[in-house]
Amino acid sequence: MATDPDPGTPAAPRARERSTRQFEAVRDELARGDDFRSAQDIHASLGARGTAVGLATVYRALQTLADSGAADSLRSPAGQAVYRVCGQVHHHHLVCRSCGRTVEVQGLAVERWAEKTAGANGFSDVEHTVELTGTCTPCRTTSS
Amino acid sequence: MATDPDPGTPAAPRARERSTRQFEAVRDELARGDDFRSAQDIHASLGARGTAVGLATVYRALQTLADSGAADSLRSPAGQAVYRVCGQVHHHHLVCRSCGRTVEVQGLAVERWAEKTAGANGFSDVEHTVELTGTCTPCRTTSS
DNA sequence: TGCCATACTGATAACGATTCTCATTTTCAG
DNA sequence: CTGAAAATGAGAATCGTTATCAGTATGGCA
Repeated sequence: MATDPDPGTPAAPRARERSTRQFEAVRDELARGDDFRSAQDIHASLGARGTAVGLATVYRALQTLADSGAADSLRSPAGQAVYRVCGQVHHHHLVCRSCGRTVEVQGLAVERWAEKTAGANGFSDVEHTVELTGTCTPCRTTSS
Repeated sequence: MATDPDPGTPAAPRARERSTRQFEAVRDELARGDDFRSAQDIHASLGARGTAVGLATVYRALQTLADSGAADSLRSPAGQAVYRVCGQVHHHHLVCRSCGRTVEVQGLAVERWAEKTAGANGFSDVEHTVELTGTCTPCRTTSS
């Protein structure tokens, strides 16, 4: 092997250095709506719009976006990764388990709790992930 | 094709009618811990324990359990479906991003916030997932 | 402006998780 | 005990996602 020339930045393969039509296309398509969309979906929409972009490239672009914080990603109950453009404001998601409708929520309470709890256990530089899942009003009345 | 003889119950294949060693084994294995576990994991544990159960059967049992409300299920960030017996003491995890050390934490504050936030948005039957990631004291002093 | 190293793309193979198929085994009512 | 039907399990089939790798295009530089 004798791998690892390791110039000093061991694990940072995620930094776009050139701008391309394809990457912009994916970014734009994602920004076109504010809902969570799957890679396959984006790929299809792009194709339908005439701006064909390879599926692999869509996956890469989406990952890069999520990685740089420009997009949020999570797993749909069906098991697909879904992405959405993300505002700068830190927030969490409240997702309907039935229709998938998503609401952005914020909570000073959680933020504080996270800080406090972590600190109390000797942890620093805390990040947190919070997912709320429930049934929204329309779905509740419909299905029962 | 002339398909669909349709005897009258088109979509209700989810009702266990006979009890079997395999189903019990899966149920027990899941109950043995109170964490979320993947089907593959359960299958492996079962095998290691000498109580071999087919992978397909594990998947079926887990689905049936989740379906009947005896288990909770969600998708891990890795994209796997994970299951947990319902009715355990609810807690969250504080994980060190460096050494992987995990601390179980509880927080009335989050629980309340989750309830309140969901309710305010018209959601009911709320579940929540919280993950805290940070750097623990030993790791902080070591690496810097 | 033209050249070149190399980042990016895209078709396709590889992969891992989950579901489906179907022959065989097991359960349970009579 | 017997038979019909449920349940199992090994392996094939799916499906979403990632890895490969040769070809293309971008941006720095002469």
